Amino acid sequence: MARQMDDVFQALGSATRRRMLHDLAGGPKSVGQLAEPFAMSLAAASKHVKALEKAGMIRREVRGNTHFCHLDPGPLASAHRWLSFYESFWTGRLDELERLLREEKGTIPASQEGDDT
Amino acid sequence: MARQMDDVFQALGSATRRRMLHDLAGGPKSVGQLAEPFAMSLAAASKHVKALEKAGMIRREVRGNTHFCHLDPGPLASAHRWLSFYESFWTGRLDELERLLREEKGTIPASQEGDDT
DNA sequence: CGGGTATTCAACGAATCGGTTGACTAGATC
DNA sequence: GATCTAGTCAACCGATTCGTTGAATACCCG
Repeated sequence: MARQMDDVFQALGSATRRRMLHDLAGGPKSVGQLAEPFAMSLAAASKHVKALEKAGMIRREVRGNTHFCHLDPGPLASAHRWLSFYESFWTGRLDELERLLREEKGTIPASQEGDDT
Repeated sequence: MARQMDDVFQALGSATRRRMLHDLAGGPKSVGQLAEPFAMSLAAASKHVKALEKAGMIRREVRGNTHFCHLDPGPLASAHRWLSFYESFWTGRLDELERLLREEKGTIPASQEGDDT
C-alpha cells in the first residue's frame, strides 16, 4: 500500500521529527530525552514520537517507567530506494532513466507505488 | 533553512503528488495531463502541482494556453542525500555511522538540518 | 502508603490540507 | 466577436495537524 509511504514521508516532513530521528541515530533515547531540545510540552513531543512510530521508523521498548525508542531504519531505506528511482534523472543519465521506465511497463503499471517493501 | 526540506518531504507525503512526479519522469506534461489519472477536479490537481512547485520539484513553462511542467530533480536529490545519512545504519555499518556522528560534532551542531543545498 | 517521575490520554483551538464549486483570465479557433 | 479550452483564483467545507492544558496511569522510592 502507498499508505505506509505516505506516513513515512509525512513523518519526515517536520523538522522536529527529523531532528528526533537524527538524535536517535546516536542510540536509543527516552521520550523525555527526545523532547528535551524542543520548546514544547512533553505531550506534544509524545505525539511526534507516535507519528514516527506509526510510520514504522522507531520501535518502543517500555522498560519500567520509561519508554525507550530506537530507530528502525527500514522505512528510511524504503524512502531512500523510492527516491533512487530518480537518481538517473539528477545525475543526467537520461538513457538509464528511459531504461527504467521501459522496464516498468513490462511489470505492474505504476509499480513505483507498489514498492513499499 | 529546514523549511525547504519540510516542503519537499511534505510534498512527497501524498501518493497523488508522487504519481505526478513519476509521470513527469517520462517527460514534461501539462497540468491537465498530470490531472488526468485522478478522479478530482482540475482545480484540485492544480493545487497539487503548486505544492510540487513550491517545493522546487517542478518548474513551469507557460507556453500559449497551457502550462508545461518539468521535473527539477534537485530537491529529490537533496532528500535522497538527507536519507543517505542513515544508510550506514540500515546496512548495519554502525562503525561508519559512529564516524559520521563524530565528524559532525567537529562542524556545525545539528548540521544535518543545514543541509538544504 | 504517599509522593515524585515518565508518559499517555482527552478535550480544545488555531492553522493547514484536500477537496468542491463558480467565477475569472487568457490563448486558440471559427 | 463568439466561443472553446487550459488553467488559476476565491470561497467554502470537513478532516487532519500541531500545539496547549489538565487529568489519568503506572512505575519507582522513601
